[in-house]
Amino acid sequence: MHTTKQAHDPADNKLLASLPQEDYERILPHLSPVAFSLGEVVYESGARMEHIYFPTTAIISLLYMMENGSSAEMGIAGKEGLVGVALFMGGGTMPNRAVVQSAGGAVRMRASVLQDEFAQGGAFQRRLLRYTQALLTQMSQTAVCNRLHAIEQQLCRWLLLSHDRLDSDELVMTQELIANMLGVRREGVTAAAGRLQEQGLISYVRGRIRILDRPGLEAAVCECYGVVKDEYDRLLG
Amino acid sequence: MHTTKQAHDPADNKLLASLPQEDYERILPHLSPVAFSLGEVVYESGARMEHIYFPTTAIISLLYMMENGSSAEMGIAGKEGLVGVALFMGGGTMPNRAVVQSAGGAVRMRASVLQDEFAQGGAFQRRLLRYTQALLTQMSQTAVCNRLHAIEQQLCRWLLLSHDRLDSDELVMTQELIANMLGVRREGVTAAAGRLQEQGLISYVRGRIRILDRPGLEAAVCECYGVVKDEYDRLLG
DNA sequence: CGCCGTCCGTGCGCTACCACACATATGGTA
DNA sequence: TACCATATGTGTGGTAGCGCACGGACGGCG
Repeated sequence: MHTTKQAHDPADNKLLASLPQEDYERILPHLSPVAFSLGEVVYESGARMEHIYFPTTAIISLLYMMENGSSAEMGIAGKEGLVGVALFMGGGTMPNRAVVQSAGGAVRMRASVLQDEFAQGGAFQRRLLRYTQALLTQMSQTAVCNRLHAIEQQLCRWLLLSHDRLDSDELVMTQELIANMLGVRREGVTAAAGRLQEQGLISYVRGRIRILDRPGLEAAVCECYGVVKDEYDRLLG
Repeated sequence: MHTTKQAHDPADNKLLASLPQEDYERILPHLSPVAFSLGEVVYESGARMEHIYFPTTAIISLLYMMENGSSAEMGIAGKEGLVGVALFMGGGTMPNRAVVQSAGGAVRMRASVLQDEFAQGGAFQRRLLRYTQALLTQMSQTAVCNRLHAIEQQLCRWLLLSHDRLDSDELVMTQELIANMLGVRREGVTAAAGRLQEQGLISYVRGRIRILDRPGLEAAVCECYGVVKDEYDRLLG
């Protein structure tokens, strides 16, 4: 991880950008840019965090790692939100790992500064809590989706959630990694992705997936995507 | 739902009981007792809530209802916590339904009073936020468990989570209802419960399940139960 | 006592997904 | 250009859970 000058404007993070001018300007001096590369671990399960991260162009996955080595994604955060809710919720740690799913930038704030700001109880606190509620919905809907829906629908959900957090139509992501996120076999992803490609919804070669027909994907996805999207829009929009 | 005098002491709710004397006494006059019967809906998906509920002996399930009528549980709350995080998290509503899974009592507080108390930022606020983080872990672990574990293990998890929230070894619950909670077929529950009964871990007849060998259940459950339990103990203990 | 609604057990065929094995294709690098 | 690591495609066989159908058993109630 590098702290670099050429990283992005904090206002590229929508949660920060939605703050009233006064709050934004007070917080700004406490934000420092960070560049994340693909696969980097932002925080480890159970580890105390020094910073809260507000992605600008990066996408971060929240993964649970099973004792036997398999894994599953429980949530995803990008420019709409933040990584590190445990810092203001009071627990300090979470029993999962945060991994960079799409390389890019973020800005970060020291834990102690965050906690002081949170304790002020103003607009910033309200944004952080509303975001956490949105995350709660995302995680619970992931639970439902894992129980009731087929891999192909879940892949659509995952592609759309990622696409929402990118400015590009191209995702740099192998089927192997997607399988780890979805908690399924790589072959299962191959099969589902093949069907989506046949239908002309996506195309892919060697770790580069292109979204060709977003409305088509939205027609193929299960209701879970809409529930989560609507709740994010309602709470943060 | 009845508001009744013979319901339980607010201190039977462990979250309230853990408050400093001063806070507890300030809050006490704003709590009124409520009795819940099995199957009662505490709040409906998307509905604005008037009260936050602190169960004393009741157990409440948080369920997502699919468009096609099937359902799955995303979380469970009992005397260790509360129902209605959306009231202080800022969203006001949640896209799920809260249903009484085990009849019993609770105390409730008006939303406006709760919000005033929360804004004070003291011990009560800290307890509410830490509980919400614990709920976050429960929901995310449910997502993982739904993806990766067999019905039998999930049934063990569900039985243990319920048992933790009861003072009795007997659960009043049909296999049909458990199937709705776990998001599986009733026959699947019959098969799994039959195996647990053969092993002498539980016994059941017509909607009454008795926990016979709790250590045995703990040996049969997946790691998800332990992760959630430990996190509740850490955050609320 | 006899009836009936509720709850639980079981069988059958089916599908989705798994585990493992291996073939093929691609793109970077020597 | 040849090579090689990585990414994707495919086949075989096994299993968990599904949908459906029906049988049996318990227990409350007239």
